[in-house]
Amino acid sequence: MKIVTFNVNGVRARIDTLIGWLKNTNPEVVALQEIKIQDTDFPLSSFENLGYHCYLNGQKSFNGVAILTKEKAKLSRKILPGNNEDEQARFIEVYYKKKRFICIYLPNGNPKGTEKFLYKLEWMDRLNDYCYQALKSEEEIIVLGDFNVIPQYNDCKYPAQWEEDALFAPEIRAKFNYLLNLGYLDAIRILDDANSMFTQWDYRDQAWKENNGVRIDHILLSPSAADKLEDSWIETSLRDRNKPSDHVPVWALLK
DNA sequence: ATGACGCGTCATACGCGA
Repeated sequence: MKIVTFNVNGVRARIDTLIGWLKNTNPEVVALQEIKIQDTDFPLSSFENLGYHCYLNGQKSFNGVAILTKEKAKLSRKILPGNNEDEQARFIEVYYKKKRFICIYLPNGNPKGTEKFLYKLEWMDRLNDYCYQALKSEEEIIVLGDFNVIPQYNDCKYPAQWEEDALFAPEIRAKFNYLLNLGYLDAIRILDDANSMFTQWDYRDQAWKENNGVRIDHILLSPSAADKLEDSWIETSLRDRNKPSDHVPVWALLK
């Protein structure tokens, strides 16, 4: 089963790229982030014409996540438990072929020392609780999306540039590591622990040209899902297209 | 010197992203 996560930075702005890319690559499960659109305006038919079932948690202007599946899935939730006041569309979960897919768009959190940073901390605590509880089921769980976390020094080109950033803050990385310590496997890092492999390059300052990127889009696998991992890769070439997202797709092949 | 970030919005400046 070929699965992928992709922060598209606006589904309307990326629609032509997305359709061509899906035709070429034919993933079975697609997790999208930052669709930046409300459900009623989502270009549903474009994806249905390719044979996808669409499960949406959209929002006007900002955020918004979706999961597309080749066969029908079961939508299980759109709300990350723990905060009834949270109205940002950053979470969607479906069951598909006995696997549980959790698509997230984790808050950015910048700048540090603000409500945004506190919101990120709180959101990560809720995610960690949720992923801890989920493990007890021994299901095959795939948590994938834009985590807005640079896990290690070699997940960015210039660590010194990120020292004060919410993507690399020690307390943020610690909360990400909590998931790894629970037994979730970083599907990309496990296959290559040495090289820098980035998933996002800023539009500004020639970041792509200079390969000044960060690895912040992740696929985490519960132990039983990790047993099924056959391959993983980052589709860097998409960053070279016309009108690219600032992120690129991250893939995993599961039995 | 060149060209200088992109998306969405009750736009034509601004919030937001990373």
